[in-house]
Amino acid sequence: MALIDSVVMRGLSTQGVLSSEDKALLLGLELSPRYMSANEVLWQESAEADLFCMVKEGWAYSYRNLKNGSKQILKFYLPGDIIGIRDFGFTRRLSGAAMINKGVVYPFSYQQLFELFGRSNLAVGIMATAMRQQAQLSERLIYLGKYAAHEQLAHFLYEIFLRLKRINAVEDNSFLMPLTQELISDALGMSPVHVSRTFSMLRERGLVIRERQHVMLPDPEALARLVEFNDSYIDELLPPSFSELLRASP
Amino acid sequence: MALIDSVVMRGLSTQGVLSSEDKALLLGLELSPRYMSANEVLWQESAEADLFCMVKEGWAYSYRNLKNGSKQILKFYLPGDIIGIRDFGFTRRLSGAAMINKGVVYPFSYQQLFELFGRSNLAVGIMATAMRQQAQLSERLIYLGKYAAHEQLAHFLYEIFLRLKRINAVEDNSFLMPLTQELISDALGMSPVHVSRTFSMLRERGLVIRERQHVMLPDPEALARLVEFNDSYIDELLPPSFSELLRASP
DNA sequence: GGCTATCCATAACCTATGTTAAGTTAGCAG
DNA sequence: CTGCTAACTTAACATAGGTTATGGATAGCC
Repeated sequence: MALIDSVVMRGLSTQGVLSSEDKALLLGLELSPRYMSANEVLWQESAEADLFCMVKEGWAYSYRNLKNGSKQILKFYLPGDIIGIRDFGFTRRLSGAAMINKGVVYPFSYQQLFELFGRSNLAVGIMATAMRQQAQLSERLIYLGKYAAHEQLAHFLYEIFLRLKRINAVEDNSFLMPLTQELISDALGMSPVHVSRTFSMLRERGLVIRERQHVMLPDPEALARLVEFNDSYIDELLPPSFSELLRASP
Repeated sequence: MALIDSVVMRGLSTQGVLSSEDKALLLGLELSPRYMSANEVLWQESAEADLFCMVKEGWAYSYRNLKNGSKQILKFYLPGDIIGIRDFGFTRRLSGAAMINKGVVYPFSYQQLFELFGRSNLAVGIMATAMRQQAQLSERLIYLGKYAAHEQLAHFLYEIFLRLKRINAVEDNSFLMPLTQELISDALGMSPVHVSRTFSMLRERGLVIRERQHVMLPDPEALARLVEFNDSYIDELLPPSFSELLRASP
């Protein structure tokens, strides 16, 4: 079993894009099988992220346990899929992963991927950027699935708050948000009317003050607690291990 | 303005991971500003995908217009964010993108990214794999947001059907799906009871026959029409242009 | 064979959110 | 200033989907 069995690699291969060295690299990866039983956990949420798994047999899924006791499944993985790309560029797993039925997976390390990437630290950076975007998307998915409107909106506002803070666009817990309630409703998948209702509710609770485009969060921490915000996915730094791995690459 | 202003690159840079050549490459990218007015469209859904945009000033968003007349916003972009990574590895845009207020963006081409990636065709492949995953996530987000339960479930089943077909795990429009209704409910963000109700409804309409783990779609096309399935995001081939770009790389 | 635990179907009832509509406010053009 | 429009608020009503509960079917196990 080689990484080249994964679907996109197969595409690259059949289109003649991969050089013979490329193919040799992929085929020589020495992937060794790991036999999994049904329901066996590949990794837990927040575990250290240091490897991928290519699914050879069986189905798996990635998931997040939610504070309200339920869980949100992010994706089902079928044979040929790669689990764990989502966490590339993060120190810890953003979601857990487990088998559904019994099967076989081929783990390979981030280290091995670095080697494939060769000299291109830039490629790693671009990739990490892309994965950050995916992480934000996943978080939204989670909130769309199982949380009430006021939690969704609170989460949305707090995320914007953090992202703006990173670029120094927040002052005194206030920022400019050039969005109409209609745009917000299209993003959160709720009706414009309900966005308004929900803003009113958050205002009454003293969590959000909004005057047209000016938004103020009097107590951002309270808002974060309300949604149990896990800000690791916004985090801008790459894992410390990356520095070593990158310098170690040929 | 250089790509290095993008957040992750800044991280890589401050951690000393980027070599001086890397930095020179990034700084020398000759990004030229494009001044955008409010509501100006960067690209339409299904347009040819050949460039990214780094946002310098203003807010933007990516979106999909839905058959029911509404639209789903996938993401808001703030200054420093890169728009269009999502479509890397696809021939056409999976979502449109537009400015919210006026601003400035720096476009750069996939070609330029290829050069950054250097010799590593493999890196391109891995990246494309990751972007395919993100695309699947986006599709689910869209369905979670604005569609009724029976449309969500139909979409879910049809996606599984296509993915299994690619790996030859479908025979006579039947396949094995080792999922309980509870797992499906955790994926779709609805209650297990409603998953059952919805299966019953699809069965009555003659669209899905399900006997424990055995699923049959008597008329897959009818199901696809019901959800207006756009299968380009499942497509396994990379754009033809990739072959040329990759071979052209130094 | 019978026992037990899952998984699933259906029903009755409840609630969050959608829909429609009417009214208020702020900004902007003339 | 006057009037117009877009953005927002609030209210009244409708409904999709959540919740709780019950019973039936199937698979595994002794």
